Amino acid sequence: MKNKRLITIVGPTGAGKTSVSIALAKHFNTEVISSDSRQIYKGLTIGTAAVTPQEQDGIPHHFVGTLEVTDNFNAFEFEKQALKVIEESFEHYDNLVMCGGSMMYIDAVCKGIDEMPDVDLSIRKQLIKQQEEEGVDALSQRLYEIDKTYYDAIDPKNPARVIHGLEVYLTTGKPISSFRQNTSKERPFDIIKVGITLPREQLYERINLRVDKMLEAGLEEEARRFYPCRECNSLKTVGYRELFDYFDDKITFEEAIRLIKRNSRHYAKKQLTWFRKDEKTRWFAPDQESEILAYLKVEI
RNA sequence: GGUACCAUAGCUCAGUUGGUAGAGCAACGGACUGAAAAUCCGUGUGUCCCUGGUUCAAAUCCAGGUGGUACCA
Repeated sequence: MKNKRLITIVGPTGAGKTSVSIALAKHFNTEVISSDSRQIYKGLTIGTAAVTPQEQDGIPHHFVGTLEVTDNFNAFEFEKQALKVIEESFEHYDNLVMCGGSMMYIDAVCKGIDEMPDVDLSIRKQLIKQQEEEGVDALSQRLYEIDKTYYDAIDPKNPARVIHGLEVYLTTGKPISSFRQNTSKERPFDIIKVGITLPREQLYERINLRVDKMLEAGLEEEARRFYPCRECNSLKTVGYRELFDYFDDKITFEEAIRLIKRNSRHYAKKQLTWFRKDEKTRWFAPDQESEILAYLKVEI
């Protein structure tokens, strides 16, 4: 039997992954799995440039607008749910398209991540507070005493990772390193990675322009609607947090716009750094549809 | 055309009595397995407009040139 293929489209934000994914899904007469950690939330449509029903053009999309912004979600959860959908879909299709820029979500599906215990979020909250008051060094020191293996593996100046180590220990009584296997899981399907990008200058221009378009489309109003949930993880997102600062009178509107553009560019750059590491990714410009199809070895 | 002022990083500019230069913004590189659009770490990237002069030594002083700005004609 012929191998099933997960055609995985990666690349920086604003490069044009969405339209490529839909063209490919149409070509293969299949569906799209979104690997975007923000488009998965209901209502964050303008600010995340979520694929619209018009753009979808009848192609079924999974994991777009399916969660409430108050929901907690993570890469491991995504791995589980996405694999289930992928498995079911492969009963009907030979090819599936996965498209999105969330680096760790993509890796979770392609390589898997270790299962870890659920953490007590009140413990996390407490640790965050402590970090803000005492600084990260105090927490790093504690982590060092509890779990030297993990301490050596991470950047002790990075509060998110230090806190994560501590919260797992405080929740389970076991060091986080005992849960970390760091092994790659094999998948029962082929994964083929297609990168979509543009020359840096063009990419940045498109990103800046897209922010202007988002504003015209009502980003400010959308952000205002979610202001009450500004502490939710789902809203710790470029485009919203800057506007929240504006709503809080911390910065001017113009400054917020400037920062949204800059932070989007930084995000794109960070994505490129991550995606570049995977040598199996074959890179294309968003308009190279026929080249992409040729690469996927099909008749044009 | 005349006078004055200016010319330094991608941009805006700082640079003391001469000792080959540094801030902000922007940019660039990297890490990252249960927050990942998160969270961190790192990097000055320069023909100091050009040519000549003075000097041990010029971004700095002098002359000329070029370009720009303002005002006067």
